[in-house]
Amino acid sequence: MSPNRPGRPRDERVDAAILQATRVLLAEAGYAGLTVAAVAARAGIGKAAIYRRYATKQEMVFAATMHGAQVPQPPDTGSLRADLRWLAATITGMIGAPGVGGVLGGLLADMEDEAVATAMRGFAALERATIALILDRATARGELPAAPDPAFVHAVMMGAIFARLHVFGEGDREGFADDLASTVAGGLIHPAGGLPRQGDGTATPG
Amino acid sequence: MSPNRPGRPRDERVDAAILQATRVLLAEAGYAGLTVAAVAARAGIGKAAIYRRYATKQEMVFAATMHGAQVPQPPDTGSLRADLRWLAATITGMIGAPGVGGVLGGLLADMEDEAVATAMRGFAALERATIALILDRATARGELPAAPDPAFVHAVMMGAIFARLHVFGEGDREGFADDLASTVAGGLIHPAGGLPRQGDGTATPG
Amino acid sequence: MSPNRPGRPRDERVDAAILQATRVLLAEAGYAGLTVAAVAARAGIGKAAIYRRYATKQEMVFAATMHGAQVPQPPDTGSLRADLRWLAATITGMIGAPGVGGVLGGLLADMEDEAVATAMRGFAALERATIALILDRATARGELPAAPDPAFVHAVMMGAIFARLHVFGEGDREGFADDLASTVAGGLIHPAGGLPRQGDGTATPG
Amino acid sequence: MSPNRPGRPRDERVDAAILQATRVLLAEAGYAGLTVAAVAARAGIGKAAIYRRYATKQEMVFAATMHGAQVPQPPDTGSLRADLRWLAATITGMIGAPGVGGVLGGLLADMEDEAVATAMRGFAALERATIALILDRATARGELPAAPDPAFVHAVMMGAIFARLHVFGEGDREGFADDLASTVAGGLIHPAGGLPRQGDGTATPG
DNA sequence: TACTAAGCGAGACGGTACGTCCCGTCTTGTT
DNA sequence: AACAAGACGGGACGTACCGTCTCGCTTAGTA
Repeated sequence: MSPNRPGRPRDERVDAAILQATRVLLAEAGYAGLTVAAVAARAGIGKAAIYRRYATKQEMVFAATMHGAQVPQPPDTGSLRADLRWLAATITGMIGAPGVGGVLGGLLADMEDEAVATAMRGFAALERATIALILDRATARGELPAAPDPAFVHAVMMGAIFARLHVFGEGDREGFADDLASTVAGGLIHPAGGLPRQGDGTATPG
Repeated sequence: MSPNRPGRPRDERVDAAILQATRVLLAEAGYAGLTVAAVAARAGIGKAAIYRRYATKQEMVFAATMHGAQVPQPPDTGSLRADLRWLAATITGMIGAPGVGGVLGGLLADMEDEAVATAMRGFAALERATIALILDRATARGELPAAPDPAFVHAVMMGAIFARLHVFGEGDREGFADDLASTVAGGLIHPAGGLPRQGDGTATPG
Repeated sequence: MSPNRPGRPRDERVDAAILQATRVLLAEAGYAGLTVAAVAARAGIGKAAIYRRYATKQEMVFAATMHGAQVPQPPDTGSLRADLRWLAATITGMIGAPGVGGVLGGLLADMEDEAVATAMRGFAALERATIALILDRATARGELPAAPDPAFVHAVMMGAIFARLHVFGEGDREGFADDLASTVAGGLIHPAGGLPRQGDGTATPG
Repeated sequence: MSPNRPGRPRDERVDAAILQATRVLLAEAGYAGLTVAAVAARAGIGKAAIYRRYATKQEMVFAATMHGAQVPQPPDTGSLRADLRWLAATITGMIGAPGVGGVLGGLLADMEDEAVATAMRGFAALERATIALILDRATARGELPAAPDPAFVHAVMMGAIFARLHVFGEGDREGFADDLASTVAGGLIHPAGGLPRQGDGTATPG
């Protein structure tokens, strides 16, 4: 931690080699087929160098796949629907790669590890900030009477994409992102029977 | 398979004991803590009896948690929103139990096993029939000009619920199902910018 | 047991098929590679038909390899040495086949099974009667002052042959039987330092 | 192998613990009742530590019971008969313990494993050197005209003892070693009908 | 220049689960 | 009641992986 602590400093090439080897092997063998020993061998390092950095295999995988995956700033397209369209494409780009389903699944299975769960939540918060920005813009623009809960929109957008790609194993059908953006935007603007807004319980007339 | 094949027939009580013990131990120890040997011990049977039925631990878990989980008939509530509200509650009831996230995640991680993937898809088809019924009713009722793709609605509904509960680890917030039903129903009825219908590429005016 | 007991009588072809299949598979796979299921399959019968006849796999193997192996009458060659030479050749013929070492070893390893041990002893008694006959003849002939303990001679003759062939894995060297017969006969006739006779403790002067 | 190969070196205490635990459990449960898992548990180590050293259970047992069992130097008693008497007692001490029959039998049954067979032969060579020494002394002493084949004497001595104790299951009768030494010594000195010497085919007159 | 502290590759360690195999018994329907 | 077929409870096998722990060596900063 401290920059000048005694002893030999960590070798940054080792850090990079671990993450790189993890990604390569995830692509080759999938999450279930990934072993720490194989990562070490592929990276040309010892297992101890991995465990000095990550407490568990899951943390290593998380670091290699999620960590630092930053959400880009959304372009202000001028409409909620187009903004959500961009968001859908962005999320698809992040979690759409084959193998990601297995990785996320594996992390999910081990999410009883509180460490992994916390990291996952931290990553979610990043995406939410972006979503909040999109929703605030739409509200300012007058498309929405009040900003809905970003967590709700996040769950719908990301969940739908994840389910289609990785749960049902269906490819990225042309137009899915369009449909999703149109439906969610439409539903937020015209909720059937009223959609309670964040922080208030009143219904919004359709 | 055939009713009168030679030899001692499978003992149905063994089938039941395996599934029951699997469910109990999943609840007790979670997916990661589940052991085939423990299932056998709890069921009072031998490991061979399990492996005679399921090739891997994953298939056993799938059978115990997914297989035969039949989707009930949707009540005709008279409105798409209320039907989707019922659907959201039903899905939540099916996948909302704590631990299911780990199970689904574990299955996902092993979904490179084509067997598990196929079984998953088969299960999805069941839910889709129910969704198609709901959408057809809404169309007949005049709420929707044409029935949307059930697979799309399925992905949105199930994905949103799964993401909220198991990816983000947020509890079943009061009103989440309401919001989801309102938003999706509203979005299907009034898609922003037009929503292509199944089998045609034309946009429907909002 | 009783000739006219009720029910279907045992099928003698099954008895033969079991023993035959056991011998074939012993030759093919050795004792360690022998399984009851394989014997049943090869014999075209069910496992139960085997266990109806033999309580354990060991008993089956014993029956297939040892049982009924009757020791032929020794020709009266006129000299102890020649009689023992014949005995050595006979024993070699009985236990010399490749694979017999493994069978005997396996039986030995399971000889804590009292049943197998008893059967083994019963078989030994047969050989001993033959040896006793040879020794009695030599005594009557005047070659020996008194008949030595047949068990002793049995152990020496059979043990030497077994050790050479199966413990040390040396082939049936030409002349080994000659040497053995000459040495044992010579030693019985001229024991160094005196050899106590059966039933008396006195030494016989050389 | 090489003294300075990389990595953590084998722990010699683990080697010792394995062999010790194997011997203890062989005495307690016999060869058939011996389990690798039980050895590991008793030794307080993991199964992998055993399989890192021995490819199979049989190799482990061999190492624990045979390997390094060194034959002591024979005292020069002054007579072949007394030397063989000492040899008989020594062999009895080595293979006479109850349970050794099962062990040797089990090893024999698995001797199709070439590894075990080779190891067995290596062990035999040790004993033979001792026997060769005894026979050479007797030859030098003038008791024998020429040294017989040590392998022959080895087979007779060891085979007789093994057969008596473990094949026929007879205890170590008082005097058996005496009889054996007297007979073999007498037979070597006065072979009936001539005993071909090592390397020549001529008969020695009695 | 030496000393100290930590990092490094390599791989052994205790532990645990896997999926396979076999034993000896039991349960079908058939002969 | 014996038969062929094969499922059953039980349990050992040998493999694989996890996360920890030594080895001997290297690489900095400190004295």
